[in-house]
Amino acid sequence: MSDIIFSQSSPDKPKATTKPSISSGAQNILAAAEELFAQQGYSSISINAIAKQAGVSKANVFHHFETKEMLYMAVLQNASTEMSDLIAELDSGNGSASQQIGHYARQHLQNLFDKARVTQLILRELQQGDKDESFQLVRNTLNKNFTSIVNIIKKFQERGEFRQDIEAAMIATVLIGCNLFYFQTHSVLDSFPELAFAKDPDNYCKQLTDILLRGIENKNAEDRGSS
Amino acid sequence: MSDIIFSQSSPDKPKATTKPSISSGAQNILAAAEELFAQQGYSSISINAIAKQAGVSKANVFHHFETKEMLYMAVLQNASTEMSDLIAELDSGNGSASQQIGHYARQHLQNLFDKARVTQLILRELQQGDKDESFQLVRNTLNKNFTSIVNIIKKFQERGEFRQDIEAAMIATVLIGCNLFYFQTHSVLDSFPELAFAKDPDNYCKQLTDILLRGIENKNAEDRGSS
DNA sequence: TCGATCACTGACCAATCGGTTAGCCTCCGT
DNA sequence: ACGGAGGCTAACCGATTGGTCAGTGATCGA
Repeated sequence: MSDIIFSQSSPDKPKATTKPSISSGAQNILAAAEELFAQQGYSSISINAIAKQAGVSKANVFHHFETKEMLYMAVLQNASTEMSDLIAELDSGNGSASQQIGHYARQHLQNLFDKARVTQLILRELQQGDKDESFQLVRNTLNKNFTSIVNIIKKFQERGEFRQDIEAAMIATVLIGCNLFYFQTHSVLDSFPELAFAKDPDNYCKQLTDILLRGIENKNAEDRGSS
Repeated sequence: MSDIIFSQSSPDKPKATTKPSISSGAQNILAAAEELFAQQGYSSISINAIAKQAGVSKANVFHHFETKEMLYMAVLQNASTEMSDLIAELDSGNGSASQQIGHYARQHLQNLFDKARVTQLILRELQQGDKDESFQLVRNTLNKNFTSIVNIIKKFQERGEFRQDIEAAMIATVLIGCNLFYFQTHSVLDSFPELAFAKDPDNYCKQLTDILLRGIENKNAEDRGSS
């Protein structure tokens, strides 16, 4: 119900990224598999379930994909590039450093929710990271995610707008980590009455940016020097 | 290899928490199930695998636990109380507000690594949160986690040491979120050469606390050339 | 128009799944 | 010494799993 808040920012634009090389039959299967794998995980989902969801026979699934695992890898590959494309499109606006970070954080979070299935798939892989090939995919996606934001931060560090005694990568970790954590737990957090921001990603993002930029320490109080 | 860094802080103390009411046979099965479920998830693990790991027959597993799902719930219940106990024991030391937050963050992170299997189980549940009963368990554990740290933060807010225009729950979210994210991705982050802190939780925690307290913005006005 | 290729299907397969049953063995109170 | 209870097992069950195979029908270049 309250999920409507998290829905698409831009409804649907005709994407040119859909590969025409893949038959529509295979596309249906991929889409069904993506949804189910994202919801339930690899081993909870049977080929039968995927076939049913795609409206085809089980044998047809194996006609397009050699094994269940290769289907999963194809889904993951799709998800990975989809996410990478989204990251590449991220812009941080052109306001002040503070505004740009805030803008970036909000856009990043919106991406996670817009592509919830993709995010879930990657999150799932992140959690075990034992498989060789899939690990590389997730690793690359996360790396792009990192590099994208690290570059922005470094720019501001060089300009002297951000502190230089903190690793840019550390700042990126905090931002991405918090956003992913919020994505993955907002439904649970939702059930804690105290957390106003659980239902309101805008509010969450605003406060996160505030903390990130200015810290939680009260600077007005005459603070005895730390350490 | 580098995992040794994350190992137990205090090797092993004779815990009184082990329930003597449960037979050792059932305990073995529980332990095996906990390990396997944490590593691979619910549906990837067969009762056969658990029985083999525990060194008993499959039928014996069903002798102690009615169904696979009830075994899983027992494992989750165990994990939940174990984590709750750990949270209850958390102290934030008795230094300055900054020191206490840093201390708490470090201890919290250490807990996650010390009880890695438990953490993984809870993280897994957090990710789907569809099951009724298990959802409640995870929700409670996370709630305790939150309340524990929120109280500390509120204390400092009332004392005027922390800003009061930020929700305490939001600060707690950042801290817990970052720690969980670090726990769950440090092995992936590890493969990014730039991230020095990926292998060094102490360093990570220090920087996180620094950001959390003081923010990343460069405030030129303040001199107090410390750090 | 032919024949080859293609997407697609129902029927089938061995293996494994969660779960049951009958019975063995050991311990323990009487 | 005995008998019941409980920990434990091998053998078994129907259902489902990932995967195969032979065949059907439509499409399309020659």
